[in-house]
Order: sequence, then structure tokens, then C-alpha cells
Amino acid sequence: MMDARIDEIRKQLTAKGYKLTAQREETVKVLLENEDNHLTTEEIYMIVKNRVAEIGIATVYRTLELLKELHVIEKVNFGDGVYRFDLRRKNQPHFHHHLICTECGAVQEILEDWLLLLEKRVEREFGFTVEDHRLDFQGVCHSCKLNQKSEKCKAVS
Amino acid sequence: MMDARIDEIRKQLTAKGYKLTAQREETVKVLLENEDNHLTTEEIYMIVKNRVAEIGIATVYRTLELLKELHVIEKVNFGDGVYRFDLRRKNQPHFHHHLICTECGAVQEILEDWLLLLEKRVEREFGFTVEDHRLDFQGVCHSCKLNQKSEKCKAVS
DNA sequence: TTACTTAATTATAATTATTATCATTAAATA
DNA sequence: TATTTAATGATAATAATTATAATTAAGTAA
Repeated sequence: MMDARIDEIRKQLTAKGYKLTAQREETVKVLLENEDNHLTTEEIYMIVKNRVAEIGIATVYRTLELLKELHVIEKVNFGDGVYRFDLRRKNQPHFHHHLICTECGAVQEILEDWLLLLEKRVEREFGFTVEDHRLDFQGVCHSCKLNQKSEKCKAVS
Repeated sequence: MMDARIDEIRKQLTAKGYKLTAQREETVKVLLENEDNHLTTEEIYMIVKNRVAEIGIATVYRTLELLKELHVIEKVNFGDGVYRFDLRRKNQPHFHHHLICTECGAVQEILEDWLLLLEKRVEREFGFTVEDHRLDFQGVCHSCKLNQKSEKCKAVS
């Protein structure tokens, strides 16, 4: 399962003359295992270091930059001051959407592409050919709203 | 015109116990005059400094942070490594959209809100209450496409 | 296998962006 | 006018990222 994905990435790398070194492979594994997580460079470095020890943070920076160029991952910024990395999904030409909870910080993903119609409109109205997009919603997630309700109930009783 | 906008911002500041000092006013003016520009902190600092001289960069950082909290401006990141600041438009509860050209770097704004339907869908399908959103399209703008065509014509002739 | 060539790595220095500190100034208030 | 508080400027400290240079690993040709 994960091995297939790694092989695929290896092919993408070799196609461009790069190698999948042990350090790069471990970094990719961490990304795959944390597909839903949105880790920072520092976090990725710490996890890889705990496993193989033989890695410097500069290599992590370089590997992430490389994977970004290959469109394997995307560098995202949810406005909390740090960059995070997010795997692109298979067979999804465009980047997925996010629901960012301003209460608890949770980030949920919408993998379905909701922007096809709007992209046609952009082409029609602005003569702009869309290659990719970024759509994030900020707001209050379901579970935070439930918690707020139960807080209110406590206050009333 | 601009004065009205500044007065409005002054009121927003005083309502929260802040003052519109000379430094803050100049910073706001620069933002208003560059409504379509997306300046970085450094750029804003240089412009203000050339006018009043009496400002330190720390004050610019502080002022921009303050204006962000008041929802006067938004801190944006188009993926080129620097943060930029973008004025929120009047009577627009949600942030406007961007068309970012990957060829020439031009950033065009869509001031109309195209996401109302999708936000209802987010509420319905995920129980997530949207407070704000961020929508950017990356691609090739109209004028870059025209240029590419004329390049081809030259090559053929 | 051995020598050679190149890519990739590590450790660390340098750079850049941002934030924190603190003495000073300006403004508001009593 | 004296007092209090907010805001500023200069600069130190911190954090994130990039650049550098020596070393290692891997691939290739003789």
C-alpha cells in the first residue's frame, strides 16, 4: 500500500535524475504516515531523527523543497506563523480544500473538488487559465459547536 | 474619499482603546494608496520612512498586527516566501479572491463573493460554520497568454 | 576491482524575518 | 502642572531558512 506510493515517488525522482536516498525515503514515509496531519519542517525532522538518527535538518529542508517541486506535497500556511506540508492526493490534479477551526485549531480536508464550475467562470470572465487553486474555510467545527452547547447547558442548570 | 476611510479606521481603533498616532496614520495611508498592490512589511516600512523618517520597523510590525486584529487588513501568503498585506474591502464580510499568474506574478482580485453556495454546503455536509474563507487560483493570466501567442507567431514567421 | 565523477549529506556559518526588551517620548487625564 | 499610561525607537534576542564547504555515498568507466 504505502510501498506502492513510495515506488511511485522513487520513479518521479529518478525520472528527473534524483535518487531516493535513505534520508529521503524516511522523510517520505513520515509524510505518508501523517497524511492527515500537516506537519512542520521541524516536526518532520524530529520524527525522522528519532528513527534513523543519521539526518541533518538541512536535508529535511532540501527534501521537502524537492518533493514540492515534484508536486508530491504542498507547502501550506494556515496563518499561525509556520509552514506546514500536506500530501497531494493521487489522481487529484488540483489541491484539496481545508476547514480550519478557529476554536480548536483542527484542520479537516475536503478531498472532492468543489471548484470546477468556478474555474470555468474564471476562464470565461477573466481569460485566466487555472492550473491549481487553494481554498480554505475558517470557522467553527462541528465538535466545537457541540461543546459550546453543552457549556451553555451547564451554565443554565 | 481616503480621509473618510481613515476616519473610519480611527473610530475602530478608539473603540478598542487605541490611538491613531502619526506613524499609524501614515502606515494606513500607504496601505490605502496601494490597495491593489500587496506590499510586504519591509516595503511598507520603506515608503513610510521616506515620508516621515520618524518611524522604526518595529512600529510597522506592531501597526500591521493591530490592523489585522481589527480586520482592516489581511496577512496573505502567495507562496513566494514573504508575507504581504491586503486591505479588506468595505461591506465585505469575507475576504476577496485572487488570481495569481505563475508566469508574470501579477495578482488580480475578484471582489465579488463567489463562495456563498459552497459555504452553505460546508455547513450542511460538515456541520462547520464558516466565518471567513481564502480562495486563490494559480494559473496563466490573459495578457501572458496573449504574449505567448505572439511569441509563437514570431517563431512561425 | 579500482579510479573517477557526481550527487547527496552533515555540520555549521550566515542571513533574514520577526519578536522581545527597555529606556524615552507623547498623549491623555486628574 | 503633575501624573499615569500608551506608543515608539533602537537594539538585542530568537527563530526559520539558506549558503558553504568538507565529507560520504553511489554510480560509472576502465
